[in-house]
Amino acid sequence: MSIEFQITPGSATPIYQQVVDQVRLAVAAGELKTGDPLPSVRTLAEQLVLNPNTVARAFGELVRDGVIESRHGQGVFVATKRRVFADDERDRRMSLALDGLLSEAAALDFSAAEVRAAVDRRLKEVGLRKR
Amino acid sequence: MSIEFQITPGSATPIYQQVVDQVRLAVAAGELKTGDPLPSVRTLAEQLVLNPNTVARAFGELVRDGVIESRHGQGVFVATKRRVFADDERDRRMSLALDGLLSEAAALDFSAAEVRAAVDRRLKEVGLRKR
Amino acid sequence: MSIEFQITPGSATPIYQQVVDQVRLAVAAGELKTGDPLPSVRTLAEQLVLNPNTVARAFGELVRDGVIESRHGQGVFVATKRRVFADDERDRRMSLALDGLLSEAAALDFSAAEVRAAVDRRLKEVGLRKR
Amino acid sequence: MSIEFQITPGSATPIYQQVVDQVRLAVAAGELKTGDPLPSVRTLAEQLVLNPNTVARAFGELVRDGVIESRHGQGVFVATKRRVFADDERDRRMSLALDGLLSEAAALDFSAAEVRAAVDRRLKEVGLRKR
DNA sequence: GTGGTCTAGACCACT
DNA sequence: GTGGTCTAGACCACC
Repeated sequence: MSIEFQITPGSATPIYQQVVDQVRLAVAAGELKTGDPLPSVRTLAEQLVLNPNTVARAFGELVRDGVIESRHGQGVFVATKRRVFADDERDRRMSLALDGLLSEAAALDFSAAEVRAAVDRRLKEVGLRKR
Repeated sequence: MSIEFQITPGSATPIYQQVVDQVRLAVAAGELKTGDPLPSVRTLAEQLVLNPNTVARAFGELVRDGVIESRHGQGVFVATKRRVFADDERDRRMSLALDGLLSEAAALDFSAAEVRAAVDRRLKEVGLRKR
Repeated sequence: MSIEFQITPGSATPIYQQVVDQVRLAVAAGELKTGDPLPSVRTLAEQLVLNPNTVARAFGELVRDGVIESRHGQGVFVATKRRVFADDERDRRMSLALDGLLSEAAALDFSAAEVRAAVDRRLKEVGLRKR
Repeated sequence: MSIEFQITPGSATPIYQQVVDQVRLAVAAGELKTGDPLPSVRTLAEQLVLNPNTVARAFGELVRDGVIESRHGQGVFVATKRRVFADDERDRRMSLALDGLLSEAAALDFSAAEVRAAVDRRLKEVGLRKR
């Protein structure tokens, strides 16, 4: 299946990061499977009205994180899933991401219950790994 | 009405953050109403024996968040809009932040249960608003 | 101590990668220690006659790999060393890098003995971790 | 002499690259000598159960690099060897490639001994030119 | 056509 | 001043 991108310019989350996030979520949700092609850098840039460099940067980070593979002159494809980071680093990164979310939640005046509810709802939608 | 600041130097929360919090709380509690003037950066700095930069930083953050307005040549005032973000804007921003966390979690191969547990643990540590 | 960069433009190794390599080697060799500042993006760009974006990209990759930390508005500093990757990923990356070297060596018609000698010589110069 | 291909599908290294590498290494190791014939694109594709395009792509790259020659109506042969690069150019390129490996090794927290061992092991696997 | 690199120059936010 | 992001447009290599 393909993937529908939704970009919010001028947000606190940089555009390239929004692209990264949406690809990672689509892969996690099974909307994109190993070997599936992604739109080309230029196509996606045109579609989202972005500079190709911005899309290329997003794809570059995904490649470096082992989420996708790029075959020169051919295109970009979803890679086979692997565990990339050591346990310590994994915890550290999760903590950073978590603090980022909670900081934003506090700024938006979310209560703890609202945060839990939002996380639950979105988790059901994207359907991460079961165990 | 005016506002009484209570600053605790050497605390874990940075001083500028204490100022931000107290202004935000005073506005939320109705102690400061729309259009009320705040002390100028210089006078507040003198009053609290703080570096003017510290106060300026606090005010800057409040301006960025739409809590206060600075009117050129006049001073600083509580902003006209109370709820800074309309509900949809609030949801949109939370949604973006949430996807950032979940995409990181997916990349780190966290299960849904692990994410929930991590969120719960951190929520208990940081407190957040009760409801 | 500071660090002397040497850039070879028009090489097969991209310029930003050369910067990345030299920082990582300098850190490994102890020429750069935890907390040491690196030159600013703009300074280094001017010094090496590169576009600031190219330097920023190199620094960005080093940040993502946990080699350096950037403090907004303050500068870039050598991070505390940590083991970032899981064992599998560590082996995989080493294999890739190794095959890259040997492929280049084969293309340059190096014998096995020449490769070993070159590796030994350079290892002594940079002085990796002892054990 | 002929050559036995060993293809690992689903690996991080693309299949065509595996073919390229193995031909290059076989030539470097002397298993394939100047003038030796290679299997045709069609027969090799059948033998390895690959798409002919994949093999053609690999051969194309090898032709461009001057490792093999395709003689119209006859087949594909190991090219007559030539030293492509002057000695200093050779050293300069090798030095850059070497630094790439060692910087990656440093980032992965490999010790000098581990690097030597890894190089040795891989050198034995691939052979390379004897002297 | 594809991805990858680099330059130039702009704007933002933090110190 | 600092780093970070984005756009625009160029050039290269591979297919």
